[in-house]
Parts: sequence; C-alpha cells; structure tokens
Amino acid sequence: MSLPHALLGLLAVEPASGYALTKEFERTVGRYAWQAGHTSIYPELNRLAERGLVEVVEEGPRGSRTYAVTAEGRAELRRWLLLPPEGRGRVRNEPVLRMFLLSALDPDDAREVLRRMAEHTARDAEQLRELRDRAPDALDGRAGFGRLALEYGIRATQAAHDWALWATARLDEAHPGSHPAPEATPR
Amino acid sequence: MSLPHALLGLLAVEPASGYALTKEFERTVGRYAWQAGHTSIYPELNRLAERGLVEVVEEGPRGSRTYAVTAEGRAELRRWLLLPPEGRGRVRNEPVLRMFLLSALDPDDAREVLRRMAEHTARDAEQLRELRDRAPDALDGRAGFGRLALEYGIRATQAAHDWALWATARLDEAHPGSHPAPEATPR
DNA sequence: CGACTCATGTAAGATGTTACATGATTGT
DNA sequence: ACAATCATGTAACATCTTACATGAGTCG
Repeated sequence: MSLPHALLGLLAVEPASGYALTKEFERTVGRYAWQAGHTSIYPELNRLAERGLVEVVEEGPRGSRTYAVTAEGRAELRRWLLLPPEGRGRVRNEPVLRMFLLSALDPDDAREVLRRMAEHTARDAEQLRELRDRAPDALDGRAGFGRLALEYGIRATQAAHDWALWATARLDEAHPGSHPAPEATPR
Repeated sequence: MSLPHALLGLLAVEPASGYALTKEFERTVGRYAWQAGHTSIYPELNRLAERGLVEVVEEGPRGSRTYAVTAEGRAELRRWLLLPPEGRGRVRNEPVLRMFLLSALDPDDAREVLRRMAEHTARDAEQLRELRDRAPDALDGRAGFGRLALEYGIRATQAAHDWALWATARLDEAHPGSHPAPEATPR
C-alpha cells in the first residue's frame, strides 16, 4: 500500500490538514499517480499518528488538525523510496488498459477512440505546460512540490498524444478507407 | 472496475482459458496497464459467464475451460471503450508516485533514486524494443495483440528515462556537489 | 515415480469506494 | 438567514491480495 507514503511525502514538504491533503490529491497526485478520497485519508492519518510517523502540530478553527511528519516519518519515507523497488511497482492504469484493448475493436471504432484520446491528451498537455510556465520556479514550499513530477506529466502526456497520432496513421495504412483525417495539435 | 473489460478484450482477440489469461496478465497487460492474479480472474470469468458476456467453448485435458466472448460481450466491450471516459480513468501508479515524492528527499537521495530509475527504464525500453523488432508484424492473432500498446510502452518508458536524466541535470544545477555523473544510455 | 507445470478453486484479511452523517465558519 | 465551503468522520459494500488447497498431465 502506497497511500501512507504518499501522505508522508506531502507532509514532508509542508504540514497540512486532512482536508488540504484531500484537495491536493484531487488536484495533483491523484490525477497522475495515486488517487485517494477523504474517507481513506482521514483514517490513514490517524494510523500514521498512532505509529508516530506524523503528529498534530496545530488545531485550527473548525476542528481542523494540521499534521506534520516526525523524524521517524521522514526516515520511513526515505527508506521506502530508497528501497529496492520491491519486485515491481504495482500499476493500475485505465487509460493504458484502453490502449491495449484497442486491438479488440474494428478499425473504425479504434480510430474513434484514438481521436478522442488525441484530443484529450492535447488538452491535458497544454494545461500542464501552462501550469509550468505560469508558476515562477519556486523550488521550495507547496508550490514547488511536484515540479519535477509536473515535467514528467507533460512528457508522458505528450508521449501519449504523439502515440495516438502514430497509432491512427498505422490504422490508416493497414485499413485505408474514407474517414476524417485528424490534425496534429501544435505544441 | 476494469478487470471484466480487460478479460473481454483479451478474449475478443482469441479464446483462452483462465490459466492462459493469467499468464497473459503477468507478461503484458499486468505489467503496464492492469494487474490481476488468477484468484481474481477465475471468479471474474464465472461472473462474466453468468452475465452471458463470455461462454465456455471447449473443455480440455486438466479440467481446463476455454472461454470466448459472446456477441453481447463484444457489444459491452465496445460500449465501454467508446463511452465518454466516465469522468477520468482511475490511475494508480506507484512509479509515478515515487517521482512525485522525490521532492520530499534531499538532493543526494533524490539523485540516487533517479539513477536507479534511469537504469531501470533504460533496461525496460531496450527489452520492449527487442520485443517489437523480433516479432514480425503479425497484425492479427494473439501475437499481434497489444502491438499498438507495445509501441506506447516503448514511448512511455523512453519518456520516463529521458525525464530521469533531465531531472538529474536539474538537481545538479540547483545543488551542485561532488557526485557521480550518470551517463545517457544510447538508444 | 518424482518433480514440474498445468489448471482451478476457496477463504481470510486488507484496502478502497460510495453513501450517509454532522457541524462550524465564511460570504452574500 | 441562506448557501457554499471547510472539516471530519462512520458504515456498508465492493474489490484485491495472500495463503491455503487440490488434482491432472508431462517430462526425464
């Protein structure tokens, strides 16, 4: 299970409440790496606190509690990240599954799915690039968290886009027919 | 849940037994898209059979049953793939999570993790390229299944590799120090 | 005939998701 | 005052993983 380590990682950058972490998951981590709702996060924070890996450092207005990692928490996070990648990282990626299953569709349907993927990835990549270019490179603090990951997101999304166009071309070669030619989206 | 659709997709290309599907997951789908062990697959095949989406088309030697998709199964698969991507595809990707958490490590530790990632992705990409180049392009049948997905795997892995090198360079810029410089792996 | 792979399953426990629930504060 | 957002939780259900279990063929 990676959720506790995801939480340790976010808290290691900056203390936060369960609520704030939930938002963070929605915006960033959950979109590309590991999703979790508040109903997983709150109990997990309590477990981490029991294990002494995080602690409540502040109690705010609406019964909110701000958590921070302890020294042990930091050590645990480091251990986990530096550990041999334990066999292999478990992957569960629905978009990629859809790519696999494309082979099971007839060419016209596959083209349609690819067209939507290309559209979608183009939009996503553009959004991520904007995010990168808008934010002045704050190397530390919450804003800078995932700066490296953001760049990965851009590259991975762009790769998916390029692939979708390439796959469409392959299909066109193998099964030519009358169909709208998709246009490459300029980067 | 995507497992039933993953199974439908594999069976849509070619009928197979639960055992064969399990192997297929280990080799291909499970490594990059959606993992599942035989203890998930067998019960799911039974459920799919009850729902009339697959059927047993042959009974073999050791009590083995070969399943094939029915017309309804094919329709369901098509529906699922062409459906609006239902909000967003759920992603659970431990390697990417590790990339996110890198920001929580000190530069030397982060460099070490990146070094291993670069090594790992270089090896993976090379293996995938070999796979692609060895297999004569059989467009149909089991061998060709995931041919498009294979290309995606290559591109995604290569992107991860390039990113790891880029990230290392960024760290070196921001925190110069005495450390072994990683070499780019030629493709 | 012994070891290995093929082939399928059940059960317990861990994990994750959805629905339900509640109350405090802020903005209009 | 009303709506929206902040903030946390429980319970039921679905799902996934790990361990356990069994037997039939195949190869040397």
